[in-house]
Amino acid sequence: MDSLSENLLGYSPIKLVDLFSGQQDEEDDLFAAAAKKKASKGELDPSELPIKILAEYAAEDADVTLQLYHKLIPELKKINVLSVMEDIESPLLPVLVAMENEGISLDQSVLDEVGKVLTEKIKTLSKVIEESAGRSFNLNSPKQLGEILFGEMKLVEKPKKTKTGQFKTDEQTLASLAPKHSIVTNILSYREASKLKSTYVDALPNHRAKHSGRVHTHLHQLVTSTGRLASSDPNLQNIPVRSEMGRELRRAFIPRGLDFTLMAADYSQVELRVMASLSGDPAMIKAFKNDLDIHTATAARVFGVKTDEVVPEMRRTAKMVNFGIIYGISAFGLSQRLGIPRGEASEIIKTYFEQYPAIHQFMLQTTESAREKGYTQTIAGRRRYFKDIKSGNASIRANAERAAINSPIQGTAADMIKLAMVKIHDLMQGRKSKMVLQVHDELLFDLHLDEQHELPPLILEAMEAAISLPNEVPIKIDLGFGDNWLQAH
DNA sequence: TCTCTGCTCAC
DNA sequence: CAAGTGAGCAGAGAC
Repeated sequence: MDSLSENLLGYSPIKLVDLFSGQQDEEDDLFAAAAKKKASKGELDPSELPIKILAEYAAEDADVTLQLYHKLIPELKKINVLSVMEDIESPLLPVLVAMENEGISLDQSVLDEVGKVLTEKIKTLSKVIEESAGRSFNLNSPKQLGEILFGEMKLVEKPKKTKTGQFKTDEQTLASLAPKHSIVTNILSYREASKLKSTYVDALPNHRAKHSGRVHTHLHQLVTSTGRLASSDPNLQNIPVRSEMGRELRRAFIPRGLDFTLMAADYSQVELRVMASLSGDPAMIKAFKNDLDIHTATAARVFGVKTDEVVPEMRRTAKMVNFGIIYGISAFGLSQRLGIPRGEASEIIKTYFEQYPAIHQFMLQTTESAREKGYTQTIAGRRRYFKDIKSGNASIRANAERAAINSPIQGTAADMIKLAMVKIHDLMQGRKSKMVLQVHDELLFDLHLDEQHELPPLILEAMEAAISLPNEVPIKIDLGFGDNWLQAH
């Protein structure tokens, strides 16, 4: 089923023609024409929901879009999803339009600087790699690389293959081969530099708008199956931060003027808090109430040691398990990621469920309920349907079950930040500061210096209070300020 | 020009 | 089989 109908409606799509038939006024004609155009270009199934077109149409004309939304409300009332629609998505639309129109400033000199380093690195590595390979080839082609490494150099006896029969050369595979030959490490470095240059350094400047000099991403309200936003052209929700070199790119995102600073406001461990709340697990809730480092607290429980005896390795493992749980863990998956035998991974998961029994219950109940009702829902009532939840194919069914576990967690976090955005947009009316970006659990602001004392506490309060989590699970926000996005963290 | 594949970036 | 949600790049091949 279409992700949009899963999100907002939870029933078979309304047909455009049904919804607007017999209506004659101007907006509808305009709207129908836009929809027809999209349909004729093959961009849209004519039977898809009108809301999807509305969202795309929104960027072009917010006023018309809002009027059309109001016409949809009677339809939505029939299917009892009004709160998500009326309280979250509809008021969020103008907020997103405003954010897109504001955009975010880029410091080209930072991109040039990083680009220079990357170009040099790519040049040097290309040379070294081709020397190791004994011939020249296209380093950007996984196919050619696979033939070199496994067909010609024969680095391993039984190379892994992709589903199309090509040699596998992804990061995980190559990392395991690093001890075999220096070429492998060099290829990984090349890949990193090449990715950073093509996707960010080279692409971002092309997205600067002439009229503003800023970058205006598109924030898609209705494309994900869980209720999150998506960002494109450019995607500003995947700007690097994990690797040292990639992180430097965040210095290119700057305030819009001398009187401004950037402020980042992050929900701390929001998905784990949501899971603690939805499951009602006493131990995990207690950890959050005591403002403990959740991964350290988990490590102490799983490994049966005191908090101050938790070593980094234990915390790292616990962190993997915590995230794994949110994603619908398997012993195999955990063993792969931790590089440990499957039996050990299995033991860790077993202990985890003994320590957090309500979380285990939550997972069982969520999949059971998804089987019975066909859907799961978030705290705000946002639904997602799972057509494969009863599939006879165990693998397909397991996929649906993992998604069913994850959706109310990820989706509730999405409800929360979306509601916060609506409140914040309201309280910022008539002020100089602007909300410029959302990255799932983070909001980024151009904060005017005149407002740097009064505004942050109001934003903090709006984020904390957006949704009160059941079972008294506290919400925590981290604030950061700086002359660029990196510093603001 | 379009679509698919493989890969990698984020939360 | 084997961890949830996205977007974008280059290569490869169809049209």
